[in-house]
Amino acid sequence: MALAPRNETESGPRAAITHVSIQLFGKQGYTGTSMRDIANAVGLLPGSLYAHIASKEALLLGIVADGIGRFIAAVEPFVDSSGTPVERLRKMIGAHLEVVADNPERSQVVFHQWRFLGNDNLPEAIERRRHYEALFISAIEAGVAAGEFKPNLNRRIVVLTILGALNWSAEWFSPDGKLSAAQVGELMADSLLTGILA
Amino acid sequence: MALAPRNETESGPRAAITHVSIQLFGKQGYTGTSMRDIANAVGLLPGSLYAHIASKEALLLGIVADGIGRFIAAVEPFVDSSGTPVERLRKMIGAHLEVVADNPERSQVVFHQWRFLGNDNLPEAIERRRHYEALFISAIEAGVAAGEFKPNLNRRIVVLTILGALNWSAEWFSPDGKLSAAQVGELMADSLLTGILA
DNA sequence: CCTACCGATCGGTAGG
DNA sequence: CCTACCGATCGGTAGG
Repeated sequence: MALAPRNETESGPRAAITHVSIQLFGKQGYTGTSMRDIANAVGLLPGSLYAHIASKEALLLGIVADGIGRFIAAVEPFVDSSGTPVERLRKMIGAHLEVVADNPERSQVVFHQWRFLGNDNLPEAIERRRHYEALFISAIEAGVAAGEFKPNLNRRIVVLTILGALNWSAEWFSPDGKLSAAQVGELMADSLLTGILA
Repeated sequence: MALAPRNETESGPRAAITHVSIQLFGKQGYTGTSMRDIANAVGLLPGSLYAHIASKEALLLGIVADGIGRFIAAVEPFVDSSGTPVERLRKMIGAHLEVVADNPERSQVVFHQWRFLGNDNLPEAIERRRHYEALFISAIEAGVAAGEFKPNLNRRIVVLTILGALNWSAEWFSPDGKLSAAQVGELMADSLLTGILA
């Protein structure tokens, strides 16, 4: 029997542990969160956590791997979708921002806590991040080739500029704010694509 | 006698402790760095550190406060300098990136480790960060008022987009790379001001 | 700046 | 999932 697929509404102790760990790792960092913090938040005694998870690092790995997977799953379909390069990049930006906004704390873990993975898991996490960046580089190159983007763009710098702007939103996006993720996505896509000059 | 001004080339045990702490806090995070890590890196026994510093948090406070001060000192002079709003914003972007590139690890501490300051020091750090953002909001408003920037920009989102792109450079900028901080600054300013559309 | 040490907390486990 | 506990490590200190 295959592993059951995980989804957002999964319940049970394992899901509860993951849920509170995302919040705590996101706010306090991995090294700033103790297993006792997690146990208290989920209503267990510290040792009882190990009936559900193998280790603190396995918990981090699950969150990071799943998180990277969400970004890839949301954005990758648009790389080769129909539409012009501009339209496709706009959709990629919007999709990325939706994933960030869906859970800013989880996004913070994906962006900043992967460093604490051990040698067994770090290389794959880095490789998947690199793959993700390559999706955007590919999108930029398609736009340059089509003549829609400036011909002399430094692809790497452009992608890091775009992803930096998008990723920083995990610091400030509020699900209770005036602007929805979609609205913020459009505003940021406008700025990044057309600039701010009149 | 006033406190001696600190500068980059200051020597002595206190400066050595600060220097290695910046590197360790930047790479491993504040909570992921022990006083024993710092002591080993600087060649002292753990307890000996307290002949030079009051506490781990005082060490963090010194790094964060000095770091924010560097950004303000580098950027603030350009807010009301001569030149058009576009020229001024370009200089602010360049100055910010120079500070990041001068010491990416220190910048990471300023961007991400301030959260671990206690209630005595956290409010001022937050206020100084807010003040810094306000410099950029002011610069955007000046450009809109002068008709150089798009009239309907969401100032807050634009500033967060710009600062996000700039701050992310602490993740990837290498002093040994092909591009200097000034070159990266120009490329990013181009992207942010004029966009990527042909 | 070292010697020697403090109480508290860490991630994790055996046995039930 | 609890009881009871392990050795290791934590930030920090008294006394010199």
